[in-house]
Amino acid sequence: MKAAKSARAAVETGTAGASSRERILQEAERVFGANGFDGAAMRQVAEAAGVPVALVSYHFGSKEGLYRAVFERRVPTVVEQRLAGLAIAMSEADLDRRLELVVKALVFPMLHLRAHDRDPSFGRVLAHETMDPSSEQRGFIRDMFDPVARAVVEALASALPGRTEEDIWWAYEFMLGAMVYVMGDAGRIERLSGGLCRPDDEEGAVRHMVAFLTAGVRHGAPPPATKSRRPLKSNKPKGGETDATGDVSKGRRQTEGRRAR
Amino acid sequence: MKAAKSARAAVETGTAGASSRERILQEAERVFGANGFDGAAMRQVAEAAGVPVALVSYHFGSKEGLYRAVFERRVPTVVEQRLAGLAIAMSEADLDRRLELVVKALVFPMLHLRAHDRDPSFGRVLAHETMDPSSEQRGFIRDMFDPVARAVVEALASALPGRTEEDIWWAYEFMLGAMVYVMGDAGRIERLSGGLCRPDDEEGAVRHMVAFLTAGVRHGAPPPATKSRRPLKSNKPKGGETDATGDVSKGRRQTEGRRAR
DNA sequence: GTATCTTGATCGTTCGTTCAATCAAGATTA
DNA sequence: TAATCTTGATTGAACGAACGATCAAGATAC
Repeated sequence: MKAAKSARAAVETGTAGASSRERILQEAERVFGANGFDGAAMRQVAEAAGVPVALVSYHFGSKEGLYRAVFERRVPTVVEQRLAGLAIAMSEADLDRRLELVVKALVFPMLHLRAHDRDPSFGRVLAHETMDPSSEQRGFIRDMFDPVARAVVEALASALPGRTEEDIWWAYEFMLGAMVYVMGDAGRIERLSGGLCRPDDEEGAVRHMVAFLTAGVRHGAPPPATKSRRPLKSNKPKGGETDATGDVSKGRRQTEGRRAR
Repeated sequence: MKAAKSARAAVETGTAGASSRERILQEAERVFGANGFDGAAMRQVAEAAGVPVALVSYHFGSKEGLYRAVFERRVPTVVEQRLAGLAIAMSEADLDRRLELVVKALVFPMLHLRAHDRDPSFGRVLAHETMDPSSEQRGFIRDMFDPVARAVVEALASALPGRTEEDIWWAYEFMLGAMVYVMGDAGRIERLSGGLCRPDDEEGAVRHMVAFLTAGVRHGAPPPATKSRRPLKSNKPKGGETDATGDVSKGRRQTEGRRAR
């Protein structure tokens, strides 16, 4: 056997047996999912996998290399399933049914992943990375998901003739947001709903999400833009106490290099 | 003047003039927004505010104290505006119009904040914290937003008699996800849509989001649950290459303490 | 004069990474 | 068959850098 003494921790987490590299990957997914990229420590991953830290660097080069490997292990499957679902949807002539199939092709592979995996860690990794501003500079999401995103939007547009491209893109963003939020959930949904909504219940999550998102994009055509629209409620801050909208400088540089790592 | 030499960086970022404490808070919001809690360094905040690191600890006690202060400066305004919007909505007898007002009461204060602030940093802070699994253990989101969340769901239910509580909660989660995603966006939406969708365009974002989410909850009643539902697409992994669903141990402990900080 | 704010320096810790040495097997040679 | 070489995997130890936190001394305000 390759890793003789191997992992005390890995035994507890059920990742024994596998090769060191695979064991590191599995534990990395869990640690990144629980703490995010910056909050995770390579020593944490190594200890969980029952290997010395140096072995992690040996296999994956760097922390970012390990992070990337976690994505490359999961994403292709999701993308393939989405594309397959889109192909099926496009072969549907009835546009109403096609629309629902497109939405399902978008959300199903993700929720299926969350529900059927060892644990929901990768969903959290993905959600974390999606909401991380430095995600754009790493480019994982862009490189891996942008193509299928465009394909989804095209499919949505085909099922909704007459709707503007802007409408479709907005709708896509809302769909993505809802999905990512559920994927990354760490218990808030279940706590708030008193156990009524469980993100790990694949059937229920898919059923509700597909229905909601399909209805949103189908019946959610926004009213035309108005140049001067009366504000619907007063925005004047009531108490000066917590208000801090100095609004000193409007044009502010968007990005700031994160600290050296 | 209090801070005599003061900030070279603060001048660039337009936060001069203000008191040291306020300047630290403003820069903290920006740094946390750009890097997340773990990715941000107190030295980074201090340098940007033009003060020594020790002064940050003096004013806010710890890094988490500073983080909390960033939330406490912004959240109450949003919560108050939401509650005010909900009150207005509940006074509307027409349930269709009430529903739209409730949705608007939920999303408007947030998008308004993003669009009218110095920069969209707080939205990113919020999105990051929302998607951070350790968020639950910090409890900011829970303590600050749970009450108003329940109020929103009650208002939604009042406008949708006959719908199950489960439906409403799911819909609420999808709304929240869509909103958080747009709030935390770091440019992906605009890039993907080719500039068609700009999260900073408050009017457009609110108009599209309210329309989509209102339609989603109104017309998105899911079909009844079926015990045995034929799968709509094959889930068998095609290539074993990237597949790694060992599925060794199902019951896995959900949480793992993050490393000491 | 007292209290609050501000400063520079420094503490102990943990981080990601690096390095030379060791081990386990095959493949190659005699 | 026995000895040698080769290659990739693994290990423990250590490096320099950056981290959050702390403290005593100084400056400022009232």
